[in-house]
Amino acid sequence: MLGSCFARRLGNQIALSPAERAALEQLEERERPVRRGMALVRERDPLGEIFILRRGMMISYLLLDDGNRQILRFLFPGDVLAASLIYAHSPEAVTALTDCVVAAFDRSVMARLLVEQPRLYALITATIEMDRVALTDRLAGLGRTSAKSRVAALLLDIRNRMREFDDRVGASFVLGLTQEEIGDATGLTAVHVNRMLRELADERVILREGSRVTVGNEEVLARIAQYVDRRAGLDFSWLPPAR
Amino acid sequence: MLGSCFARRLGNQIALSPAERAALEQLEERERPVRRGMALVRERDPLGEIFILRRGMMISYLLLDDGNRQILRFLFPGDVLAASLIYAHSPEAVTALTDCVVAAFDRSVMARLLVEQPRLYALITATIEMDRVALTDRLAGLGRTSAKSRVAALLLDIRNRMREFDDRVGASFVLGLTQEEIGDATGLTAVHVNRMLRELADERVILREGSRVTVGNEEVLARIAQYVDRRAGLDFSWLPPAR
DNA sequence: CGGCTGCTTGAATAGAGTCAATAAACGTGG
DNA sequence: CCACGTTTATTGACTCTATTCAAGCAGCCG
Repeated sequence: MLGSCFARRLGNQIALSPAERAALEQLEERERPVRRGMALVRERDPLGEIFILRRGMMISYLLLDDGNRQILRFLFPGDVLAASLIYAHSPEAVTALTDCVVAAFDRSVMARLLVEQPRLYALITATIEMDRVALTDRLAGLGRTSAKSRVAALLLDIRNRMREFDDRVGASFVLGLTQEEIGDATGLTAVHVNRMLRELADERVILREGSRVTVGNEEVLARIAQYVDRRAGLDFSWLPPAR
Repeated sequence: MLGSCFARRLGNQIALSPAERAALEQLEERERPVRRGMALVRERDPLGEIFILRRGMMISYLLLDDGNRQILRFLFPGDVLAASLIYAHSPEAVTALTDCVVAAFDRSVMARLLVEQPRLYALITATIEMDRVALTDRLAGLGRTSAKSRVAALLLDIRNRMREFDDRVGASFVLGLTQEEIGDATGLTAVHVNRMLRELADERVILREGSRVTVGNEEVLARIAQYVDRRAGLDFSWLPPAR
C-alpha cells in the first residue's frame, strides 16, 4: 500500500501542502507486521513510539484487577494509536484482531513536527480529541442506555467506520468480532449480546448470515442506538497556514 | 486570585520559562463569572472560545434522547474545558455546580500559540490526552465494575482532585454533589447511590456527616474502586525546549 | 412557617448475569 | 481433503443486581 493512511483519512477534511504530505509519508515509512491475536502494546509497557495502523483491525482495551476486559476502541486503517504522547508507560493495551501492518515512529519525531510542521502536529493531536469525544459518547451509552441500544450502537459505529476506507461496505458488512468481543466493548456478557442480536434480527432491524450483518432498517437501528454522528462539524479553519 | 491556574496545575510537572508564564497569564486575563446552576455551554452551541476554570466546580455532560444525563467529568480550578479545539459546535454541555469564575480566550489564540509557543500548545493539548485516558478508566468502570465500585471510585477521584488545589482536604472533604449527580456520573439511580453509600458507611470504609465524607479505610476503598492513579508517570521530556 | 429539593428506606419488578448443555464453525495437522 | 479438537454461538432455567414506585423525613431558603 502506498502513501500515508493518515493523510488519506484527513483527505476529506483538509487540503495538505506537498511538504505536509511528504512529512506524513515519512512518518509511515517504518512498517511492522502484527499477526492476528498478537499484542502490539501491553498495559504498562514503556512507550516511546507512536503508531499508525495501515492495514487490518485492532482493539485497544483495559484489563481490570478481576480479569475483566473493557474494549475501548476498535482501530482501523489511518487510526493513530494514541494515548501515548505524554505517558511514560502505556495506559492501555493494543492487540491485533486480524493480521495487521502498523507504521511506527519515535516520539521525538512529534517534537520535530511541533516546530517544523505545526499544522500537522495540530492535526495529529486533533485525532486524540476526536477519540476523546467518541469516548464520551460510549460513556453515555454504557452509563445510560439499554443492552440493545449499546449493541445497536456498536453495529452502526463499526459499519460506518469500515465504510470510510472500504467502498464495498454498504448496508451489508462482515463484522469480524466474536460475541465476547462485542460484550467486552459494550459492557455485556457474550450470552446477552447473543440475545440482543437475536432480538434485532427478529425485529428485522438487522439480518444475519454467518458473520455478515446487513442493516435492514437503518433509521430504526439509529434510533435504537441513540446514534450521534460526529463526523461532520469539524472546524480546522483556525489553524495556521500550511508550510 | 493572581497568576495562571493552568500554570499552577502544571507547576509540579514542568518548569515554565518566563515567556511561557507570561503567555499563560495572558490567556487567563479575560474573566467571566458563572453563577451556580448556570450553563457555560450547551450541547450544539457554536464554539469559538476555550475556557480555563479559575474558581469553583463545574460538570460537563451529555443529554440523551430520552432525557437521561451522563456526567462526563467534574471540573476543578486549572482544568481546561476542552473538547472544543476542532468541533464547530460543542459536543457536550458545561454547567456550574457552584459559583465559578472562568477565563475565556479565542480559538485563534491557540493558532498563535502553536507557532509562537509550541511547547505551551503541546501542554494544553496534552490535557486533552489526560482527559481521554481518564475517560477510558471511567468507561472500564461503567462497563465492567459493580455499583459499589463505581461510587467508591467517584469518591476517591473527587477527593484526590480536590486535594490538588486545596490543602485542607485530607481524608475528609465536602462532596458538593447530590446523589442524583453521583448517579448521573456513575450510571446509577440516585436511590441506588444512596444504598451504596450506606453500605460503604456500614462497613466503615467511609464516614458520613451531612455532605462531609471522611475516608475511613483508604486501602479498602481503593481496592473496592479498583482505583488506578494516573497522575504519576507523565513524560514531557521529549518536548522541544521552552521559548 | 411552608414549600421545595434532596435523602432514606421498603417492596415489587425488570434487566442482565450465571450456569449448563448442545450445536455449529473454525483451524490444524496428518 | 478429512478428522478431530477448540472456539464460538445458541438457548433455557435460574439468580441476582439495580431500577422503579412509593412513602416518609430532613434540611434549607424565601
